Amino acid sequence: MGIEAHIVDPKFTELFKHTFGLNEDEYQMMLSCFEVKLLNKKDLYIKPGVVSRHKAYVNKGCLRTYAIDEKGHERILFFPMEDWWVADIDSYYSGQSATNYIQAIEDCELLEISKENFLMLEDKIPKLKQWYALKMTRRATTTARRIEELKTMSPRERYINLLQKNPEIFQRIPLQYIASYLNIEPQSLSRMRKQLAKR
Amino acid sequence: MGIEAHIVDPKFTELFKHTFGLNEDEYQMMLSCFEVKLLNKKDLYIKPGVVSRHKAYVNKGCLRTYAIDEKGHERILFFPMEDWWVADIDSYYSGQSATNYIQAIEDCELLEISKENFLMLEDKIPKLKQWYALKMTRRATTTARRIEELKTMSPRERYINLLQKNPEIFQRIPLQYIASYLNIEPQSLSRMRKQLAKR
DNA sequence: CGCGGGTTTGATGATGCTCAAGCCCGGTGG
DNA sequence: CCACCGGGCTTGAGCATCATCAAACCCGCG
Repeated sequence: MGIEAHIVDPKFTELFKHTFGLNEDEYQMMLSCFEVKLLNKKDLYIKPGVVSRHKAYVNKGCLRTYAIDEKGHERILFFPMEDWWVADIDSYYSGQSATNYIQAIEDCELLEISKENFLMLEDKIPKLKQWYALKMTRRATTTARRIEELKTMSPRERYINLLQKNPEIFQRIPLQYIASYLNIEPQSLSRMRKQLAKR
Repeated sequence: MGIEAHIVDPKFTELFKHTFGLNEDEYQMMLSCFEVKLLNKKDLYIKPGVVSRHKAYVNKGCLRTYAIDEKGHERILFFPMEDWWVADIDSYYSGQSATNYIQAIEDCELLEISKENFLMLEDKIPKLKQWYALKMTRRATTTARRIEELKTMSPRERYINLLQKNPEIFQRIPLQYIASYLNIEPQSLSRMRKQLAKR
């Protein structure tokens, strides 16, 4: 079965056909640069040490990017989901050392592309380059703000803040992962939830 | 009595005669630019709103620079002492809004100079300009580090850290002020002290 | 001597971590 | 079909840290 079989989510084709204004031929050319990569829940897409020559567009599903801290504790950095890019290069953008893992939280469909092909595409489709660059700078600023929040806000404030700004993720992401993301113990998060629910 | 009567501390003359290499005539010229300003304990040198056309070299004594936060609480930013410069301009270098007070903690002897005279002196004595600039950049970096510490370290860690890095100030500065500087309640600081003394 | 500011002490409460146990629920094998 | 298992969430008990409100203490100075 061809690649199209998997691309049920309209985002990707939408993106290229409308946002970037490709005609059918160009679209096919572009598609041929990608390869579908399916991940089962808990599969690792990236593990530290292994150098990957690819990045991938998340077409479906949701993952977690995490690192292991000094004490061997997992620290979740973000939750890539539809319309994110995942790659080794995350370590570059996050300023973290290259010891990051990326693991599927749900069954995922990634559209993988080699660095060479991506460069080539960027070259042919200037809008793609801009769009990607914008995505990355946005991610960098959100990450910076998150680090700032971790320093300045109390656990409870961080939880309430996330609840207001990203309520969606509570629908998909297990609490234990959200706890790690907020740097709160799962038990404490559970208690905050209960306590704040009393209104 | 002339200005010399007050300049008992060798630092100031040392500074100009040796570090900046002035001869006697030049030294006298330089001296004539300054005016001694004596402060009694608790006197305010700077209060917010009042625009000052001067800055002052702290020849003797020690002061506190503080601001009032949203809740009307005093927050001490630093403790200018011998060989510091104090001025309105602190607000500029600290990045704080211009709502800072500077108050004498001990009786102080300041050597005050108008902005015009200082510019003139800087012009005549290039080394002075460099020296002053260096002082200010150092202050900026220490302040930045302090802000970072306030965010990342626990109250206890901040206390221990200060104890190691600036033990001198515990000899001159009342505990309540140190507490404010560390953003700790005086009672808590007192208890930490007691507890850590048990070793 | 007594006053007053600075420091200490006491009691209490909030927050969030840790260790431990319990609960709930979906999947699996018998 | 049901009993069991395991993972994820919740709950319980205890503890450390610090803030807050209050009171006591200490000491130099008028």
